[in-house]
Amino acid sequence: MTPTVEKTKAASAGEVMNELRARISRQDLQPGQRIQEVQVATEFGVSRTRVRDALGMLEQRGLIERIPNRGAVVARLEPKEVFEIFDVREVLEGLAVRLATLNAPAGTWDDLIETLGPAMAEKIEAGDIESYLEALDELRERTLLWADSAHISNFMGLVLDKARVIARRVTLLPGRAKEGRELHHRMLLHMAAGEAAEAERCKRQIVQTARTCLERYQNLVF
Amino acid sequence: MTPTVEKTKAASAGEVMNELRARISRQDLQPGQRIQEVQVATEFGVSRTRVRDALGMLEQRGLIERIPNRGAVVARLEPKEVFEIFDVREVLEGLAVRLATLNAPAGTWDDLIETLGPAMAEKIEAGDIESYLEALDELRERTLLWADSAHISNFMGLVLDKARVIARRVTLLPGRAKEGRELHHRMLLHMAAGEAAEAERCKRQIVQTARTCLERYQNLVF
DNA sequence: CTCGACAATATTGCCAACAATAATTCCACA
DNA sequence: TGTGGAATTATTGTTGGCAATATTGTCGAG
Repeated sequence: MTPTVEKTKAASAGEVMNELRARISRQDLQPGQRIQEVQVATEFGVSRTRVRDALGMLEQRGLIERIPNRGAVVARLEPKEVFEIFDVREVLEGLAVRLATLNAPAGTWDDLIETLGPAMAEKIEAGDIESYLEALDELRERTLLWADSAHISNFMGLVLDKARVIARRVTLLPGRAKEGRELHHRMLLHMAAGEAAEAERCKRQIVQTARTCLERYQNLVF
Repeated sequence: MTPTVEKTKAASAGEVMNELRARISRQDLQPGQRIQEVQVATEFGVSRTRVRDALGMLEQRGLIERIPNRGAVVARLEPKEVFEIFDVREVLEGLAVRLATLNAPAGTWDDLIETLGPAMAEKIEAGDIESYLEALDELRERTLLWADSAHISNFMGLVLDKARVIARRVTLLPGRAKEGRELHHRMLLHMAAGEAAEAERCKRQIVQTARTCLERYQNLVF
């Protein structure tokens, strides 16, 4: 191992990228905000080149825009884009659910069926949206795990970076959490029963209704 | 091409990336082959930094792998990956076809229906696969145009980089071109009739049958 | 007081040299 | 003659500085 002279391990370009990615997803960095290379470099204690690489990755992912000699700004999500993302999510998540249903062994979804059952309905009624969102994250993660497709995971990662902030807002719209929980619960029952096509249809319906919900309250969100 | 020392406008990192991308798609650069930074830099007449940026983009797109202090090699497509890509293509292209059917004005597909009609069947019978592949490219391009979704185009671009070489080989398998033409022709008729759901189903069937075809002749391709 | 041109400043883009590391070669020795 | 290992070589990774360009501030004319 390295001798006692402990140099605090410098973050790699990927780590810097992930941190910035998380901040953008959390809207710690708001759309339109500038990202200055030297500022990030000093904060993370890395060279400007690393930051530059990280910004390049974020640009590829569509999370920032780079204007020549002007620098990087957090990408703004146009309404049109939001609906495009819903379309992609619909088919991709549907695919993931179908594959996961086919691949996962019996009992895989039991705890989630319990978690998203009547107990969660009461929590939602009581205004505890966070628990619900956490359960959805767990469900999504496990779905991707059992879908067992590096490419789907990759694409979903790209989509989710942009979709997460929207999904959160949609869930906060009146009645959406209640409706979403019911649909997810039904989907999970299909998944547990191994009915892949039905489960996929459910997932697509979930995204579609979320989209409809957003269309109705569009003015509230933007 | 002017090899003189004139101030020929140097290629940007994006242009270098696109050229390398095309070469990988065409298998001009074969899987496993090393890509040396200086070699590319001298060939394109750009600095190594530019090449480095381009390689970074290609890595993000999953077209190359970078091993620390060893350099970049063209990514190898594992059989498992190939089928993953078919799955993603199925739902994404299906989505694109559905949206394009809804958005495109009447008459948009007439020339393609003609092109992929009996005349093309005869060409295929005569072994002219290139014309068929070109027509498919045109169809795909126009579909993405009318799908009118930057995100779908983006994702399809990512998928196609990896899928193109496979699609080509599948088309060369015995009977596949004939079958594919018929299916595409039928799909186009649905698109022209504005039957979006039917067209989407057709497209998904096309990808599914291609996948089946590949499964059968797997040993021929790899 | 407002507007436009011009200088000052700050920030990104680019490059060349340097350091670090893996692959290769060559030689001593069993 | 085959093998272990050290020196050599080739290639990538990193850093700092310089050039190019947009933004900001300033001044003067109308």
